[in-house]
Amino acid sequence: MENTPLARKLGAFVALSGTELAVLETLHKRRRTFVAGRDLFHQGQSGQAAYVLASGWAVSYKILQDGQRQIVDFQIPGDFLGLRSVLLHMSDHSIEPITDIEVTEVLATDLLDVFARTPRLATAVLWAASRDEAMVVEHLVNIGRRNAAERTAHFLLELGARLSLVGMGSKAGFACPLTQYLLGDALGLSSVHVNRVLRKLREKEMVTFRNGFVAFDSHNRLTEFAEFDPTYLDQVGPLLM
Amino acid sequence: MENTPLARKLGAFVALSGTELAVLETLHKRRRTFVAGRDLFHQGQSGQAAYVLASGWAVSYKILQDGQRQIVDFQIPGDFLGLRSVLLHMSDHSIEPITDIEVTEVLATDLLDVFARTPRLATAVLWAASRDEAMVVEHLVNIGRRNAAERTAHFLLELGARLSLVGMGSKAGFACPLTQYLLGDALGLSSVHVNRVLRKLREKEMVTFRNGFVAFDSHNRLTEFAEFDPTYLDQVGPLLM
DNA sequence: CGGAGGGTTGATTCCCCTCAAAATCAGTGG
DNA sequence: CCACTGATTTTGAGGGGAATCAACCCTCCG
Repeated sequence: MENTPLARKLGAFVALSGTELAVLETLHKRRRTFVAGRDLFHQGQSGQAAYVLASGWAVSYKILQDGQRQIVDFQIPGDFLGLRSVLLHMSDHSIEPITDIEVTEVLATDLLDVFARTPRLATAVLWAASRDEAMVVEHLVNIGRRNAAERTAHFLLELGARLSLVGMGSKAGFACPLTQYLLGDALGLSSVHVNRVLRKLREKEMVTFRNGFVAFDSHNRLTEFAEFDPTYLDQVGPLLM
Repeated sequence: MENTPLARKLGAFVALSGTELAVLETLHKRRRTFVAGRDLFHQGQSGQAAYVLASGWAVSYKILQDGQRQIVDFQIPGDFLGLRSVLLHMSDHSIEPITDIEVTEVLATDLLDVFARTPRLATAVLWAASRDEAMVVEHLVNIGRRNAAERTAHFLLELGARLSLVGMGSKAGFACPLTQYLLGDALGLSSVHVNRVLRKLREKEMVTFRNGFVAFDSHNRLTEFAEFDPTYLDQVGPLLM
């Protein structure tokens, strides 16, 4: 099972045959690295290539005219970067590496070629995109209807669950390169308020966010507090045989 | 060009051949109607069929344990209902008709069959899904980073633009069956506050929401006020020839 | 050692929520 | 035709959650 990141990603949705794996191999010609802080691409730009994150963290966001930023999601290893931009031929958001990252590049033209020749892969990508959308929807609910503390708790639990799926976290906690500024822009809060909320959650002994590490002091109580239901993240085995 | 709703929808993304159109014909066996207020399906349910809305309005939403509701989006003629639920074999949201609606049914198994035999249609559906996701992302930005007035203005402009694309609105306005409760649940506001905001926007002579009709008193000033940029909605002709 | 980025805390302000009560309207049935 | 009901809209009063503004701290690093 020592495969490319893309094969691992899509293998979660579709049981891939040998030939399909071979086709996937041809897809990502290049492995690239990007340094933290410099945009991979910027909103308004036309997207020529998508990437699959192999290591490191990235963030996708939109900037308003007055300079405010809303973070749509953070990307962790195994996630697509800029898939929507490639499909719509235009990027409606920006992506920036939070840490130095390694990615494999997937060219738009190659992707469409592969869809035409290997329909099951198109289905797999459609599933991956649907799962991404389910996450954005949950973020919408989170920001629209939960208060700052529940919102923050829910966010940390989601991140922990996602990281656990790729072996980078557990119910005990996970290493986390995010700043409180980034948290604020993701949760629709000011960084000052994020700080206060984190203190409250720490004092209640539910979760501790310090020194680049998130520790779930009581995963159970936190889950209950945030009404966190990870169903929308679950992907139990291939859906298409 | 007198086609089924689904063919019109996907034709916006891919130039469809005669055979592809024929395949699409076989997809929706049944035309169904639903009455206002009764859920099409409910979150947690496993999705067996998706629908394409032929007439009327619907709303997709999630309910929290304490009864609060967050509306994800409203669906107008031409939109998919429950596409994500079918693909992920599980509905993470509910859908309710706002008015009496007519839909065409698309069975999950048929859809996957068609993907296997007609890859270009899979690509078209992927595009449609990506466009839906772009809208949810914009809603996230709207709720996360705009105040109540800008948020409401942005929402009405988006709705107007979408309705214009299907011939149900213009820069002058559109017929709108939404209540202020629905607006509140979509915008993450209380219905009381929505009412106050609408009054302000009316007094500023930017937009008037009354008696089931939205009138853009000054589409230009409202667009500037809300920083509305419809790029994420645009779909100028087929992307794949 | 100076500067930048990030974290922490306090004081004040304000946007929006909650609670409450009328007013309006559509539909229903006597 | 009118009384009755329920849904929706409108307006007021008061309170609270989060933003803003402003310090000060720490650590890291060139």
